[in-house]
Amino acid sequence: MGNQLIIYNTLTRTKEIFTPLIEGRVGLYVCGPTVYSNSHLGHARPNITFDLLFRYLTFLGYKVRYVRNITDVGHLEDEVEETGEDKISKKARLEKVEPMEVVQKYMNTFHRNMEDLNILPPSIEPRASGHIIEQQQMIDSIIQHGFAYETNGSVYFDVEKYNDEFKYGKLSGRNLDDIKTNTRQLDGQGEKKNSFDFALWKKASPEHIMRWPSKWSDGFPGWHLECSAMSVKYLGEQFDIHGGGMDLTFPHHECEIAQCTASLGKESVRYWMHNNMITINGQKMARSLGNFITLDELFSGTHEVLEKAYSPMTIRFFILQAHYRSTIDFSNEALQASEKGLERLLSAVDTLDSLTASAQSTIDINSIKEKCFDALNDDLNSPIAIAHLFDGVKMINAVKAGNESISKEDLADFRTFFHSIIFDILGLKKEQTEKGGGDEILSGTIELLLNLRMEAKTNKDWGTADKIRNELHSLGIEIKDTKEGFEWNLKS
RNA sequence: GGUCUCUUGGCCGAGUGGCUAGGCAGCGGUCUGCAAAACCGCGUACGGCGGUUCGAAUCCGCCAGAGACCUCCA
Repeated sequence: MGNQLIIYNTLTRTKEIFTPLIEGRVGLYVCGPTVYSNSHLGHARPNITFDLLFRYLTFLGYKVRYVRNITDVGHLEDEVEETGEDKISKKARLEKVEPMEVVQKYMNTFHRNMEDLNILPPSIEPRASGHIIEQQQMIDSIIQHGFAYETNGSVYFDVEKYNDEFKYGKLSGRNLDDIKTNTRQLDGQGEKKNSFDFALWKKASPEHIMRWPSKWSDGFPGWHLECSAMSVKYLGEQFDIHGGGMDLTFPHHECEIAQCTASLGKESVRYWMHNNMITINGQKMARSLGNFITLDELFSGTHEVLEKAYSPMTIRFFILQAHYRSTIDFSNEALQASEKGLERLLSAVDTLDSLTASAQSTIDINSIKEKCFDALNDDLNSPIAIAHLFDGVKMINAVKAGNESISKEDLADFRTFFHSIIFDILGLKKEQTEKGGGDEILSGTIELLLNLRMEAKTNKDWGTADKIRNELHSLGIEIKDTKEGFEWNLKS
């Protein structure tokens, strides 16, 4: 144990040793956002989780093809009601712009937010609207195999028929009989045989803006279809890992399995991975509860539940401090704890870089390295890995204080290890400080005052020295006295 | 109503039969003219009640509480 990556597979509900389909290569598909509004805190979780996976697999030497889609058509406000409007169309109608303007605007925001969080771009980022042909081909195939039917220009997946041959509900652990008795029966389902059938193609109503021609009607594809069509196109009929939020398990991922199985005769995905959800002060994040925080609001502190702004790296570190399959609760207190912890970790990296070697080591570097990688191998247990990094921080500080020593070889090794795990794998980075910020006059003035304070200190004029310190502090300038002199920062 | 999950010290969060993470806060100390910052040290927790066991936070049962999905959600 320890040197093999183990992944929890939602499909089997067990941890399994990860073995790729093709040696040395990994195909990874993750459900991306529907770009009809600003990216929110909820988007941070899966993207950071699977960014960690992507980075770690890459670190392990795999050649990874990471596909993450953009949903820019087909995601309805209400899948059950046939009057359900496409989310993007609706936004376009309300804002009186083209649907693709909506898509572009929020996709840009999403990309900017992801970059802020130091999330690597995927290898391929396909858009649903660019794969209408592929989706239509998949519908054809599903119809040919007898698992879909057409009504009034729309095509629906025949869940009951599929369930007779394959089992519908295996991923989410439910069976069709339960679904039958528990699904709300709604009026106006005339087109579907059963309420639990889902749309593969929807005929567009006259006022619907986003539409494409097809043999069935002028219309648009169903939401679940895009992921099936695009994952198969870019990763093959079978591929290694499919990820996404737990809330997508049913119905979205269940429907993906049904679609792929119905058209290909076999399941496509070998390992299903699901990240858990985020709560805020113990409550689910929802627009209706007023605790729906966008990433921009989080980074700028402009939301009433936030006491201050939290940097993207604080958010990233906070999310990595919990295991991806646990729920995680956001609160000001918890975020500020992470903020300080991260500072401590990153300053230890600087300390490590400045250490000088001794003839011999009195500390055990290898046990920390092993424990960190064991943790990551155990279903990406980043919180445990981070805990061991803090043990490393203690060692680093002890060496600096002269209580321990480190050999030249160990020091080089430790530096490499710390840099790769913190920066390459966990994807943390040092934030550029606001200091200066192009304002030469301000920084010059501050430096002048602080130099005057140094002179006052030299003359033991404590009154003047303290006055300068206190006045600057009340203006939001943090001053740290050091052996050599001083350091300062603008407090954010 | 159905299916499932969770309940850990002041806060956040790992662990999951004995070796009892980590961060933040708190307390004590080092440093400092004083402070701040930094660093070092300290803290024995697992909802309640039963049961299994030499031994349970960890397994089983019941009770209480919280949440998720079943409808769009990451």
